[in-house]
Amino acid sequence: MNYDFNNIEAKWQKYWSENQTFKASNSSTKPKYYALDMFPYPSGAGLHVGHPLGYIASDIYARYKRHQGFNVLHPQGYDSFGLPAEQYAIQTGQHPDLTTKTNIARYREQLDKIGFSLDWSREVRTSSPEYYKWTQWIFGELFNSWYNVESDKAEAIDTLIEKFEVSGNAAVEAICDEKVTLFSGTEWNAFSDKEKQQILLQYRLTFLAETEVNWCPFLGTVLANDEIVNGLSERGSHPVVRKKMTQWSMRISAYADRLIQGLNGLDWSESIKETQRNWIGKSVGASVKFPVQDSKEFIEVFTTRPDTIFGVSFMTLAPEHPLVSEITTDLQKEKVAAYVEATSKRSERERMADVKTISGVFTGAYAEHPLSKKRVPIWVGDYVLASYGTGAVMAVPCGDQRDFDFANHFGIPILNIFKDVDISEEAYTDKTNAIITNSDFLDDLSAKEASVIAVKTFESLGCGLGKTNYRLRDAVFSRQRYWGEPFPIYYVDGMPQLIDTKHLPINLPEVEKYLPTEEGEPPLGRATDWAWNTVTNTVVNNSEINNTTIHPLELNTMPGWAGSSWYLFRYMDSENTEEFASKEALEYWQNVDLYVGGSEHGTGHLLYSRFWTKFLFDRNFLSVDEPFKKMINQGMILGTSAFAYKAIPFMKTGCSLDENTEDITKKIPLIFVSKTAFKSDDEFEKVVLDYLLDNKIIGHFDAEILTIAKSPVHVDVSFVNSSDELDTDAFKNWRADFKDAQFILQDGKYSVGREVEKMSKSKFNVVNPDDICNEYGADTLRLYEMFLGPLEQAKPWNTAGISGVHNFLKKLWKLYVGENGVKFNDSEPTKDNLKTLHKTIKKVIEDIENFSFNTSVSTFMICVNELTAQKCTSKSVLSDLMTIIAPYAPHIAEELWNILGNSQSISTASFPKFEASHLVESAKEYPVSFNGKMRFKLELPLDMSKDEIEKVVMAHEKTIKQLDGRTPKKVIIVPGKIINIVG
RNA sequence: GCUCAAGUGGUGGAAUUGGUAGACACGUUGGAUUCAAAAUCCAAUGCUUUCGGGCGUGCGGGUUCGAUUCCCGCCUUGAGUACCA
Repeated sequence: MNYDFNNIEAKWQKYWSENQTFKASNSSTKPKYYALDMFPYPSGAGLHVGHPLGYIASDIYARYKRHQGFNVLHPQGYDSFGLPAEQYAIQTGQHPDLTTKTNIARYREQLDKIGFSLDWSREVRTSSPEYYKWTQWIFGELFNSWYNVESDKAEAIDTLIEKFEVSGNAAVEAICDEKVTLFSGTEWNAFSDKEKQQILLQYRLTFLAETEVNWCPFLGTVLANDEIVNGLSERGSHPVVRKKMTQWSMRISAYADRLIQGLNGLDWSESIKETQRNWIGKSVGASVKFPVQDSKEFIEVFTTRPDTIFGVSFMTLAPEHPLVSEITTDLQKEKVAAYVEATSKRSERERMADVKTISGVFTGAYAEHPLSKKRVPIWVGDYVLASYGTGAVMAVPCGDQRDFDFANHFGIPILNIFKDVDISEEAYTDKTNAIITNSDFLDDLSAKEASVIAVKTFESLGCGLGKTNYRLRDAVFSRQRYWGEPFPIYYVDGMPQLIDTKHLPINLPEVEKYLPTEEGEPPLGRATDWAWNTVTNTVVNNSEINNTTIHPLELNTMPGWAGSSWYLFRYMDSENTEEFASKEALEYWQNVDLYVGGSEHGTGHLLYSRFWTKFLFDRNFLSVDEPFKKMINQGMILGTSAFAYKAIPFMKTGCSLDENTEDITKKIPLIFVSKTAFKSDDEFEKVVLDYLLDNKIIGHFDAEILTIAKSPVHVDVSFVNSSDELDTDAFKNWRADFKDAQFILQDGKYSVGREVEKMSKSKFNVVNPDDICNEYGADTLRLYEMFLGPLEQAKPWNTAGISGVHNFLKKLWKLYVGENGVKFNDSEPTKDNLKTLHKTIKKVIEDIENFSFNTSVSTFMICVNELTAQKCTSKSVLSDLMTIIAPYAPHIAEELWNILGNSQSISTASFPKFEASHLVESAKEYPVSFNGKMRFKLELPLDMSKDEIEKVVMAHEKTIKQLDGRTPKKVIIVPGKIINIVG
């Protein structure tokens, strides 16, 4: 009986599905464990071998936890709203829902082949109305909430209204819009309904505001900061410009500090925590007000160095700062206007790329230093960003390199406030060692002490206060797209109105085209039935809009991250129609114990998901305030591209043709040269010319005037075997223009060149997991992906090594089953059998706990090699071995478990206990080192004392030979470890 | 520029607490089996050598009886971030 993996795998996949082996129960006496993968966007390209890497890892862990007696929740679903399906719809007219469903079916088929222990009964799709009903509901809850700084949490908007009614907003401490006008309780009660709504909108956690957004003209939509990479859109790399638009925003900034603090309790990689800390960008300092001379205006600045207040030599405003036009003197007006005009023409990207050029202009105006009362010139400069802090800085050239460069460039006098520091060459930015001088009451203090006293002084004088600033901006939540969640919002007199939960979901309407309208409205502007009837509470035809009972609905849709911010909770109770998940389910499953996915979501999904979780926690919908307790970020699997080297002939310069000479390049066929046939470009040319001459394609005169260039061409990796040899016939049939290609071989073979690149269709280096499953089986794929190297490390896919893992499974099979039936019996295990087994158990448990799955596979190989050599026939040893291999190679494990005589699935068999007693040794083979270098080994009893060991070692003939008459200075003996002789 | 991670044979990688560097595989070479091939099995395989040894974990120092591991300085690669006041 051979290892027939195709039949075995199909059999057990069918068994698991029919018996719902991995269906998790929401009530159990077992402890719970929630293992989750980042759900995929179902793209049209299907899965390549890189996608399952993380899924295999989480599956091994989930299966291991089942063996350890846990009730495991291990679900999967689809992040099925998104741009590619919509772009495809624009091109083809096919409804994105249709494309999405086709892609999902393909994903499911591929996933099923790998044998994951997933509970598919809980599948979620963010694009299904049953799911997005609750995404709309969360939006509604955010709309109906405000952030109370006093209680440091989100509260229902009603509590805010109560406060307004009683005493207005003066005493309310909230995270809200910057410019809220003060009103009393009496005033509030006298406001019209519209006025009240306008004010509330400034406090809601999701709010409409005219903000400067990142507009991508090609995609026709706005993008969030995390969707932009190097000034271009993350998807498709299209240019992005700044534009003012009225958009929904999420007040994530209210949670900035809690999002940083929360990181401390998470078992995440330090690098991803650091990425989030940097993205949130907390800086502690002070805000200081500088009065502008001869004006009622103040310039407010933010500084992290209040200690340097007496070093302020000038001030700089961002060109976009609203005060620029007001304070500029008549004399400077023209210059300043020209400068502002010039900078506005440069894109954000240009300004970012060009950091070295120093530019700016004097406004002619002066501010008054709040402490020294000295006159401080006010400049405009584009090194100050309008979008950070207050858009203005107090420039301290002696302590800040940019201020220093600016001052020197324009010859502005520099005040030095650092004791015994030379600032003729560069600014002194060392905050820890600085001693302040020339600073009145701050003289002789350290920077740290001076900061505290400066802030206290500002506060007592009323010219400033201690302040913490964050880089994190509120997140734009509107997208001008079709394929996303509609907002549960309609507009009455321009004011947004929330549709009540009981009328949700608001289904995505049908449109005849997926493009924006001619008037520039989002695609939903094309829907004919997109109005809200407040009497029937239904969506009705636009023609019925009367602005009394029937109103227009919101035309934007939600961004991709809306649905993915809370999906982990939906899995807990995915079919609930009354709540996003029941209280009992949420209470039982809590949050995700293990989250596996790519680190590229560090500043997007993972931050938003934490934000929504904290919000739902504040409003008592959840009892946890973090979604993912432990996270593992798997590395990317890269493709190994293959190249054929095309010869491109052209005439040498000076040998141009006239009517009399023929174009000999036309005579030359399409030629590819084997990678092994040349080492340099010169040799490449020579090889090709020799070939052309040998085959009499050209004559010697032609060869004189020809030059041959080398051009690498991507070859589909499926035409190349593991020895880098190209199947030339398959290559010729691949593309019509290669039909008549000729090949220059080396040793009768055509070898391709290799290069590691990102796996992608366009590079023809995609390896499909289905193909690996068909050829070697899912268990081989699973083991091989783990065997490739550390999980978190990026690594190239190279099929060359897969035979080693496949051979291991064959050897494993042969350990249990021979040509004449089973090989095991009820014989007592030998000491060696038990030693091998328990050594393996110990190592594998350690490996799984450390997510070091690559070393587990090696351990299995060693174990099987040893048991084979020992001719192990013990059924108990072989049964235990099967259980520890089962998480990694579940199909073969089920089959052999069955052959071992078990009628139940192996999936809940208990994991063998490690017994240290089997590993106790009586002797140790000591390495004997001389000056730290191992020279020979010596077996000695472990209970031998240091003195005895020394006696035996020193008397040993090899020791005497090594010492060659010298007397050792020292002999170091660590019992059970090493012997080192020095001298 | 700043932050983080990493650098080990021909290749992927191992060495979890400072204690035998290169586990386990791939590849290569030789052999067995076979009419032959596939498959399978066995052996060798860091470099170098005058066959005594010598050298070896990016480079240069240091601590130590002993360093891939700890410390200092530098180089290279990858990732994130960037006029953040």
